[in-house]
Amino acid sequence: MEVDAQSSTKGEEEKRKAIVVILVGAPGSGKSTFCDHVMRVSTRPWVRVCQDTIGNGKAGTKTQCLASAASALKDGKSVFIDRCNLDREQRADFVKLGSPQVDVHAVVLDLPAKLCISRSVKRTGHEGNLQGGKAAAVVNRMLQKKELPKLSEGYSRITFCQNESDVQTAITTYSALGPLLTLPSGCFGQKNPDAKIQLGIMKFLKKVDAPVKAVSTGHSLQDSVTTEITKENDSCCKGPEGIKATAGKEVKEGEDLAVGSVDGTSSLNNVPTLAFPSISTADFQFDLEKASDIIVEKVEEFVTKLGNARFVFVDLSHGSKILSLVRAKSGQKNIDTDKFLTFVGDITRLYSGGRLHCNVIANAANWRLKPGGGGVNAAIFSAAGPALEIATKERAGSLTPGKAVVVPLPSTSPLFSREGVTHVIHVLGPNMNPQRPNFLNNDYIKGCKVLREAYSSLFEGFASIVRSQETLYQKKTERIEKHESVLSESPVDFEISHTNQLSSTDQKVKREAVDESEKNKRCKGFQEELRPNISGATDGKDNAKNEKNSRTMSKAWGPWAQSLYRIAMRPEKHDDVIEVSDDVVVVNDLYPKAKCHLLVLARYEGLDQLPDVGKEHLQLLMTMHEVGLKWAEKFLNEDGTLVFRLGYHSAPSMRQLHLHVISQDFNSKHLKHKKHWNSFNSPFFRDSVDVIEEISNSGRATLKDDDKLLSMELRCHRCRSAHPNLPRLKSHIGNCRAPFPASLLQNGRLVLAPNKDGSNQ
DNA sequence: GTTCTAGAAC
DNA sequence: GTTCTAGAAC
Repeated sequence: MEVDAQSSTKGEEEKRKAIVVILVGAPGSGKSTFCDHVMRVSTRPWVRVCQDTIGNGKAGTKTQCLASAASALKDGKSVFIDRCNLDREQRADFVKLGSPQVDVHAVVLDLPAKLCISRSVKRTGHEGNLQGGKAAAVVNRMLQKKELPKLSEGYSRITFCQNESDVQTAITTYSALGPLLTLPSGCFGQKNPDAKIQLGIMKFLKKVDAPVKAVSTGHSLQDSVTTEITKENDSCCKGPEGIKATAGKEVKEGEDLAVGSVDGTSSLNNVPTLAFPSISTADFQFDLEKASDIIVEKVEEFVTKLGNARFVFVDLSHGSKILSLVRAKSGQKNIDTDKFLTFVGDITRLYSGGRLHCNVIANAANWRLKPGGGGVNAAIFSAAGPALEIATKERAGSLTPGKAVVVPLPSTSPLFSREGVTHVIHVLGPNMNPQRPNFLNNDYIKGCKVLREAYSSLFEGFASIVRSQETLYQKKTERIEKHESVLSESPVDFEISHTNQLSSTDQKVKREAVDESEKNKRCKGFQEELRPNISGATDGKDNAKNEKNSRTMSKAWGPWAQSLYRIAMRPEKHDDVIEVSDDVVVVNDLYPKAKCHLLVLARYEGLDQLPDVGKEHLQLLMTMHEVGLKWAEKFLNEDGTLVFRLGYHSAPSMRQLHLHVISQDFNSKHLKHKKHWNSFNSPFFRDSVDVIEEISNSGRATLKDDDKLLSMELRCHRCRSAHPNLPRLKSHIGNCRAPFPASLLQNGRLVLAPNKDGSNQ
């Protein structure tokens, strides 16, 4: 149908244009089958260049494929390049086969990972299960570095196939392509309206793949960034191994320092932290003794000013003199080791390379605030990508010595997504280097003054970030503390109607509940209301209640869905309750999906699920979060290897708003179904921190309650690898130690032990 | 939410 | 034959 006969006015050669079709797809995606089908019926002369078979039994090479393709084109034949071609670089040489006489197409077999895996497993099945497992690993690894082709790479046509029916269409299209015909140029099939399900999956995969991609490419980046810096700082670290070793050692040191740095109430890995390099001592040749005095002096000053914040002095080189000077002098001054630590490593890889989360990093900038110049400045601009340059330009055009500028880092920056850095503070120190313009000619009186100013500006900038976050936090906690009075003093809060329309009776019910500011009374009221039917298990009363509430509720709850509601209303009747307060009840999940899995239930009548939550419940949400966090931290004290996540199901099965507090091992016999997994590991699961933010901003939580989310393919929550079924996934997650995706590591979505040694990452 | 089970997938 | 999924009933 897309085949057009070329107009007869064109020249003979042009009519006989050959095509190179670069197939793009993982093992098992059906590339060879595609070629076979087309070649079986096509009237066009085709040659299939297959890297698997070109080596006559041995593994073929890319060069062999290129030579074979070129020779076929010479003979006027069209060519299928049958190899994975998943990344741009792999494809580039084949694209170069194009010429005015040769069109280059791509056919992308972008089928679900699960399908590719099961096919490749099948293919090697006769060689035993191990082979199959290996195939799965290979497919997963390849898919993780998948880059979909773009027309800009040099194709005249790209066909995307996202399911079997797309593949069939493409086969038909190419099969019908006779020697004198051409196909229209452009991209086809990327947005196939007939493949909604698949699109849904693709959308999700793209979203969750992003951080994985950042991490994996990060590994290759590491070399270049490291060597770049090594040149400048005559470091002993020569490669990723060096970094790993030194970072590991320092993390160990940091571990000691970090013990007890978390005071019960704060979220564990969430202490605002500034990582900063030594200012002016590298290229600007500031005296190291004097510089270290100033660093320690300024840190001491600001450590006391800033309560809940840490400073990390970072140097790339283990043998760095400035580092040992600072370490020694801060030790002499007895600076709180919880608040100030030194770290050997790459300041652009503190989290990914050293498991140290620093939300703010300082840059030893140049006055133009431009990339380049080597050292920390070059490394940070390079690691942060163009986003930092743009964001910097918006804030300031240049910097004078002694000054600093705070730049919020856009979330598009790899430093943000990979390392969790939210702000970069550029700071310019005094220049003592006679080789550089405007140097201070050994005037250390002025030099020291400017360097002090520089650190003051830097730390002040950091303090402003911390303060802005702290006031937000304090405001929240104050409101929690004043919960009762807030409720009784400002019933207006309760009248803000949210998305669901409340009937006047329901509003009245709510207001009455509020007016009785003594919450015991509030609960008692419910108890009385419930008393007659409690013994009767499932009965008409519950259903009557359902009906009554159905005016405000989007969902009718079956009798089996009432147990949490009952516990919330009458906790004293239930043995499995582990904490009760006026606002919440905490219970162990009856069917835990992980080693630790508990539920924080809201004790509000009519608050059945996330869609019922509005701005008037903000304090309640924060209380639930705090209680959940407290329990997570309690478990973490007992077992530091656990990692917790707190959140809500977009569309829960059980009535009564409940917050899941669940450890990320997912080691449980009760985790049986795909939907169990996906309900905790897809966007269906709404992180408590995000819900609070959304309710606070817009008064409603974003819901992702599409059923497709619960049936989409199974992916490891850490390495994002795909698995064909739940048992396989479970055996994988039992061993997977990959770091969590960056998106989970941000904003305190994951709750970790304070002194992680990386072994449980 | 779970359990049960038919039948698909392996 | 066994494993796994998914839909209905509860």
